[in-house]
Amino acid sequence: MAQPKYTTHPGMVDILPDDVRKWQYLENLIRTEAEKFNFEEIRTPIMEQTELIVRGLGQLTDIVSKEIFAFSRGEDNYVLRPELTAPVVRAYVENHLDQRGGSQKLYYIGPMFRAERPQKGRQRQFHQFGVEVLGSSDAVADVEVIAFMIHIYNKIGINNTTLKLNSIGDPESREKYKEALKAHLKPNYEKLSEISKKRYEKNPLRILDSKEEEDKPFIENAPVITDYLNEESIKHYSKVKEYLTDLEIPFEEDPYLVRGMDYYTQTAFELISPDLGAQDALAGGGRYDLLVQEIGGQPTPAVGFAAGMERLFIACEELGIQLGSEKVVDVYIVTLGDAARKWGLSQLPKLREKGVSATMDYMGRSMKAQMKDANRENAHYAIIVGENELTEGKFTFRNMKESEESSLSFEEILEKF
RNA sequence: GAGCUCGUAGCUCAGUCGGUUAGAGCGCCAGGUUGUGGCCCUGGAGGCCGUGGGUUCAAUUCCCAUCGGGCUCCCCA
Repeated sequence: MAQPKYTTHPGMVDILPDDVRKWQYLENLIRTEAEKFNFEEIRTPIMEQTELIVRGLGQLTDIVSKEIFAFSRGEDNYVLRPELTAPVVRAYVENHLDQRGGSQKLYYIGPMFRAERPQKGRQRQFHQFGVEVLGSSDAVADVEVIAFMIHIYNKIGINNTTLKLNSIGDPESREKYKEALKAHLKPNYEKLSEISKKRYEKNPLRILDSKEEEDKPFIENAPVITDYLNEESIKHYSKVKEYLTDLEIPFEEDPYLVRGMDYYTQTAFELISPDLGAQDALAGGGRYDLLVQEIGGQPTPAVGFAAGMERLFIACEELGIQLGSEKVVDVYIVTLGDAARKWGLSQLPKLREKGVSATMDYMGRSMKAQMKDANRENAHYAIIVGENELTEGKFTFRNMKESEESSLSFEEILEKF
């Protein structure tokens, strides 16, 4: 097929009406369930200052170093948001949300942008929902965040997921661990993959994430961070595990789970699905106790997660889960002739006033074509109006599904709803 | 940044060992039913066979390049 003159950018897709219904279903579900947890929605701009993202996520992260869409205009630097934790924290600080008292429980839904090579479960514009709890260092917050995340998937019927859990401790613990890890790898430095060699100095923790065959033997018997946690961190981590167990939320400890952003501290987690293929992370998150301060606010502990909506839909497809319902319309007015069209046009508002969805033919087509259209639109009822009906004031009211019709005045038809 | 793979109608896909007007199913439009949809029957519209170049008497078919899609590595949602 010939390529159209104008297309979306790679990795950016149109969401067409048939698909939008499932998006709306998911969005409604998220909002409804978030309200049950007493989370409040926050909406921030699509673009942020580049510096916020660079400082917030970390200069050396993959996202910042190669995946951000950034441009400048005059003096200002703009970046399309690649995630929402840093922007939400920015909004928290900028708008003094701490002054509302207590911990802030926020949720969001919206598009994110990363300049990656598109593939299954990975787009350049994609959508996330997530929550951020700011102001609490208590493990209760970690666990509520995780519980909400799992809750959404369970509501939808995606149950075959694995919650991976780890603690990467506070900076002090992590420094100690980094040194131990480097000491462990040093004798075999030359045997490491090229990527891992690069990470060795900059961010040795990421070597643990490596999928290169040659790295595996050294990763397998590497020291684990949980052995280097200080007392504070150990205490927090065990509380998280204790509460998860209380809630009967199963988890799998993965001492090598390292998340992509620099801002994480303590708890780190990912929700993995076997239905996704290469990109198997449905959602991920953790604690980020230093980010608020890093961005210029008062020291404020926080925890949150982000979930990929497209990936959720992929999992649904694999599992045969249908989200949202068929498109329908209550009434289709079939008109014959100009007078009937004029009449139909003026009755539509009366139906809609009653909360009845209603439409009519816009193309001046034959009755047969209009009936066909009504069928295609899944109209529950057709009101058929021609010259006879207009003079008598009685209209043919047809139940499309039952194929039954009666002759009624328009007032009588309105009574039916 | 690298690798693999695929580009024929709106969609899913046949086909041409190089040779007159390129096919099917679904969808769309119309007729059969001059005021009744879904089922059925009939007909119609809709393709520079992704684009450019090469080889050839002749290319949608073979070769090269390019563009686009999909998948994969890295990493993440």
